[in-house]
Amino acid sequence: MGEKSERKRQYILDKARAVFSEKGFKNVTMKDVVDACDISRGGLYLYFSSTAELFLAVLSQDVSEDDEEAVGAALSGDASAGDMLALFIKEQKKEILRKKNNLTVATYEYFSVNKVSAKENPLKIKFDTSVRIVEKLVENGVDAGEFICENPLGFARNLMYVVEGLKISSNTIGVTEENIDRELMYVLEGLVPEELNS
Amino acid sequence: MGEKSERKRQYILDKARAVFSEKGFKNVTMKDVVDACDISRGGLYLYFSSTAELFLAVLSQDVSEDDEEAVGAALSGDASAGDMLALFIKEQKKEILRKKNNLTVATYEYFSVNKVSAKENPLKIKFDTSVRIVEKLVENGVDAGEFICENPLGFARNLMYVVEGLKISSNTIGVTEENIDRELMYVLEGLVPEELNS
Amino acid sequence: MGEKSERKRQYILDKARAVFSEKGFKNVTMKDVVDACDISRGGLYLYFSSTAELFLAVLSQDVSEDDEEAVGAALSGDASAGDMLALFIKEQKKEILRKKNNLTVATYEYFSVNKVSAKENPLKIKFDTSVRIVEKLVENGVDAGEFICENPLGFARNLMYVVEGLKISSNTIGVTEENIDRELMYVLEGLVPEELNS
Amino acid sequence: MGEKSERKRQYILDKARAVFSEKGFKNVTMKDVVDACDISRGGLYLYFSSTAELFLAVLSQDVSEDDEEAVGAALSGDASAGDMLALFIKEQKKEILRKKNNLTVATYEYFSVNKVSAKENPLKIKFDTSVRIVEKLVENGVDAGEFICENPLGFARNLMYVVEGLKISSNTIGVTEENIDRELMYVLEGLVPEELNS
DNA sequence: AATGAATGAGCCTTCATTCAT
DNA sequence: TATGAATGAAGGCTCATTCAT
Repeated sequence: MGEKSERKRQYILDKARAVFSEKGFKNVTMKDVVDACDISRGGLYLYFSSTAELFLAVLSQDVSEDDEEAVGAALSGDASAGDMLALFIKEQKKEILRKKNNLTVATYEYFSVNKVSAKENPLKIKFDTSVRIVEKLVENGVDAGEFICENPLGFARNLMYVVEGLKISSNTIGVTEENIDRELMYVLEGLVPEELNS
Repeated sequence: MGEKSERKRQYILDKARAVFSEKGFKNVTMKDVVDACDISRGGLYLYFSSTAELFLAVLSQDVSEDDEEAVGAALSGDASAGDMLALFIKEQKKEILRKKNNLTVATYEYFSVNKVSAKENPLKIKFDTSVRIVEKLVENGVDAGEFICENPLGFARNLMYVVEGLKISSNTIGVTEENIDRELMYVLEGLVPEELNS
Repeated sequence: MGEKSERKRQYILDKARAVFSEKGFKNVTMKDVVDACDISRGGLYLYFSSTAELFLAVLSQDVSEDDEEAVGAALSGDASAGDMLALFIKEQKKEILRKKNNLTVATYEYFSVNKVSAKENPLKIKFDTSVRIVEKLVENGVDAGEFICENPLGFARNLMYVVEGLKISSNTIGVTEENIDRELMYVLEGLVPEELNS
Repeated sequence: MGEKSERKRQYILDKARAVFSEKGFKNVTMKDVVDACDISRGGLYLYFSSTAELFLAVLSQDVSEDDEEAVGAALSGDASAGDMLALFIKEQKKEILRKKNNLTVATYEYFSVNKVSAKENPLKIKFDTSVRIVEKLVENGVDAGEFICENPLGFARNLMYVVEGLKISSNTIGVTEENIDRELMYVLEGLVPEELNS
C-alpha cells in the first residue's frame, strides 16, 4: 500500500501548499490543514506531526521543482543569451506576481524564526543559484557581443536583490505588473546602451 | 489625567515594540505584553484591545519618527547632495543590520496577512517617502554637478528595492555588512563614473 | 485577594483529594478535577498545572496533618503505654478501613512511578516515623512493666509492615474489620502472655 | 490452526507481561503492546480486545504458574518442613526483589480500581493459597517436632501480610535485601526459640 | 488470520476577553 | 483607572477501535 499512501501524502502536501500560500506559516494550524484536506485529525498526524514538518516538506518539493526549471532554462543552449535572460526574468516576474501557491510569505516567516545554517537554507541556496545563472548568462552574452557588462556578478546580485525586494513588496505594499516591468527594465538597461524587451 | 494616561500609553508602546521586535507579530500575545509592561491584563485592555491595534500603534509611531529623521536629514540643506545621500544610505544600512527593535519581520508578517489600502499602508507610505527623498537628493546632486543621472526616479526606486531585498534577506538568509556595502556601492556607481564612498 | 484565592486553592485541594481517593493517581485527569470542582479548565490551571502538582499538594497537606496527629497521640504522656499503643493502633485501623479520602492507592501509584530520594519520600518518612513511635511506646511499656519485649524495634517494624500489608490488601483483595482486628491482635500477643484489647 | 494461534496468543502474553511489568497497568496502551509484539493493531485485537483483558490473561497465567510452583514445592514430601518453609520464603523474597516481569504495581493498580468478587480475585486467591501452604507446612513441622506453634493459621497470615507489606514497600519506599531478611527472620523466630536460616 | 490506514473522541494547555471589586 | 481571577473557545496530540483489503 506504499503507493497509495504516497499518493495521499502528495495530496496532503498539495492542499497544505494552498493553505500556506493563503495564510503564511505562523497562522497555519494543523486544524487548517485537516479542514483543507477533509481528513481526520489523527489521519494527518499519520503523515506529518507538525506544521513545521509539513511546511518543510512542501518547500523541499518546491525547491527541487524550481531548481529543475531554472537549470533547464539556463542549459537550453540553443537560444541566444539575451533570449535566455529574458526567459529567466519572465519566470521571476511570474513568481513575483503569482497569487496561487505563493509560498514567499510563509517562507520568509519560517526562516526568520527558524534559523538554519547557510549551507542548508533553501532560500539562500535558491538565491545563490539564481545569481550564478544570471552571471553565467551575462558572461555568455558578453562573449557573444550581445551585452556590455564589466561586472557580471555584481549585475546578477543587483538583479536578484531587486527581485527579492519586488517579491516582498508584492506581498506587503503591493506592486503592479507595470511596476515590475519598469524595475526589471531599469536594471537590464545597465547591460546595453539600447533597449531590451522582456 | 490625560497627561498621565498618555505617558502610560507611551510606556506600553515602548515595551510592546521590544516584544514585537523579538517575536514577530503572530507569536505575540497580550500576555506577553502584559508581562513585559508589568501591568494587569485589564489595564492593558484599557489602552489597546488587541495585538493588532497595539502593533499598528507601535508602527505608526515608528513610521512618523523615521519620516521625521529622514526628512530632517534630507532638508538639512547645509550639506552637499552627496553627503546627504551618503547619510541617508548609512541610515538604511543601520536599519538593515539592526537587531534590537527591528520590526521588519513583524511588519512583513502583519501586512502580508492583513491587507490595507495603499493609502493607509504605512509600509507603502514609508517606501514612497524614501523614494521621493532619494529622487530629490539625486536631482539636487545633478543640478549641483555632483552626479550624472538621466533617470533620478528610476535610480531611487532601484535603490529602495535593493534595500528592501537586503532587509528581507538580512532576516532570512542572512547578509553581512560587507554584502550590504557591496550592493549599495554597486547601485551608487550608477550615479557617477568615479567612485563614491558611503 | 490573597485570602480569597487561598480559600479557593484549599477548596480545589479538598475536591481533588476526593477524586484521587476514588480513582487513584494515574486515572485522574485535569478534567476530572475541573468537573469535581465545577470550575473552568483555565481556572484550575491558575492554581495547579498538572495532576502531579495537585497530588503532591494534597499529599503534603495530608502528611503534615497525620504527623501532627501521630505525634500528638504519642506525646500525650498522661496515659499508660498500653493505652497509647491501643490508641495508635486504633488510628491505623481507621486509616486501613477509611473509604472516603483514602489516598493509599494513589500514593502507591504515584511513588511507584515517580521515584524520589528516601530522604524526601513522604511515604518513607511516614513509615519511619510510625516505627519510631511504636518503638518508643513499647520501650516505655517495658520500662513500666506493662509489656515484655526483647526487641522493641523489631516489633515496631513487624507491626508496621503488617499494617502496610493490610492497607494494600484493603484496597485490592478486601479485608473486613474482623480481619484487621485478628491480625493486629496476633502481633500484639507477642508483647504479653495475656491478652490486650484494641 | 488452533495450535498456531495458541502459540501466537502465548507469544503476545509473554511480550505483554514485560510491558505491564515496565509500565504498570494504566500507562499501557494497545499500541505499546502492538509495538512490543511487532504485530499489527488489527492482529492484536483478534486475540485481546482491551488492555484489561490482556492484563487479566497475563495475570491468570501468572497465578496458575505460581500456584503450581508453590503447590509443587509444598507437596514434595521428601524434604523436612523447615527446609520447605525456607524454600517457600526464598521464593517470596525473590518475588519481592524481582525487577523484571514484576507485576506487583500493575496488579495493585488494576485491582484497586476494578473491583472483582473475592471468589474471582486472583490476588485474593493467591494470597489465600499462600496462607494455606504456610499453615500446612507449619502444622507438619509442629507434628514433626521441628516447630513450636500454637496458632499455625495466625502465623501464616502474619507472615503473608508482612510479605505484602514488603512487596508494596519495595515498589514505593524501597527495601534492601537486608531489610527483607531481617523482617522475615523476625517473623520466623516466633516458630522456635532457636534461630532458623532462610 | 492479518494488516495498517483512518477515524473521532478525549484530554491537555494556552489565551483573548470579561467583570466584579 | 486599575486589578487579576475566571471563563471558554481553540488548537495540539494521542489512542482505542474499526474496516476495507
